[in-house]
Amino acid sequence: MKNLTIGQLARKVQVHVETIRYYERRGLIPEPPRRPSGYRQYNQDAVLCMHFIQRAKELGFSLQEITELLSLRVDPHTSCGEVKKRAENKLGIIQEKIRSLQRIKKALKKVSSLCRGRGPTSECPILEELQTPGGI
Amino acid sequence: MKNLTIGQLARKVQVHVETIRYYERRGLIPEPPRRPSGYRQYNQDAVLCMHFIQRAKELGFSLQEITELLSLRVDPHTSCGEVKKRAENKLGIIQEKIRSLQRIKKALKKVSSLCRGRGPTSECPILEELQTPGGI
DNA sequence: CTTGACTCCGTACCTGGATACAAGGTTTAT
DNA sequence: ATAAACCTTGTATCCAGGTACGGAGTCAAG
Repeated sequence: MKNLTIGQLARKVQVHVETIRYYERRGLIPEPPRRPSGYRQYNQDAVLCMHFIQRAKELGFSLQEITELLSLRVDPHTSCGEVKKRAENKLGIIQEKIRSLQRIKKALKKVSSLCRGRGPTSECPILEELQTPGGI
Repeated sequence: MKNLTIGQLARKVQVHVETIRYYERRGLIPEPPRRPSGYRQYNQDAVLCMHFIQRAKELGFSLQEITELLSLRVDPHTSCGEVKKRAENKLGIIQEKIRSLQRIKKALKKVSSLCRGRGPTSECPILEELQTPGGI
């Protein structure tokens, strides 16, 4: 496998060049070796690392959390159990988000059903409902 | 009903004073009359307006969208149908968000189930799974 | 009549996750 | 050899939705 410039890595994993440099600044990916000119040289590990970040982002982890997951991966003193714990913790958060959105959905359906969709806004039951205090 | 200072209104609707001034700057709430000293004087309409904003925020509307809903409310030329349309549109967006989170949940459950939670991180199947390209 | 709480305004700052740009150096293809 | 494409750094900007701060004026209670 040959080395990659930052632009080649960017195309390979479908992100902007600036994003890779941003991840480096944030400490998500290690500083790669440089060519004499100063150009960054990436290897296949960097590709895996970028995939890791992208997958974890898709799963709802923030860059901060991903940084922590990556440091777990590197540290030989932590165990698999810690990783699993974080995955399950995130699962709980996702489930809570789903429940919250479902409450919103229900409330939106309710306000929407109040209205026949005709008449002036001055008599719109949706708008009236929104004015009343007390939430979802 | 008596007039309220900005601080009294803030306490009544449970937001920070600065938030009210911010909403005024953003045009969500009208500029209230002032006392000779320059202090803002709010009435019950302002309370309703703040409730409206809070409810709509709970339902997933952005401040920009809330601004538009509020202007519909004031404009006598628009009809109820427009309001209903926006509510239904937002409902669709909420449903899409729920579906997306459910996909994430499924993927998280899958990676989590791969792992017994014991052993070193160097062999953690969650971390390995995250490294592989291809998404949710 | 003073003290403390409140309000005014303007501006700067915050989080997260990038994205844009400028001015210059390098590599590669023709 | 020269132009296009690429890379370097640093800094600024964006989005949303606020939050913080400073210096000055105001209000109500004791």
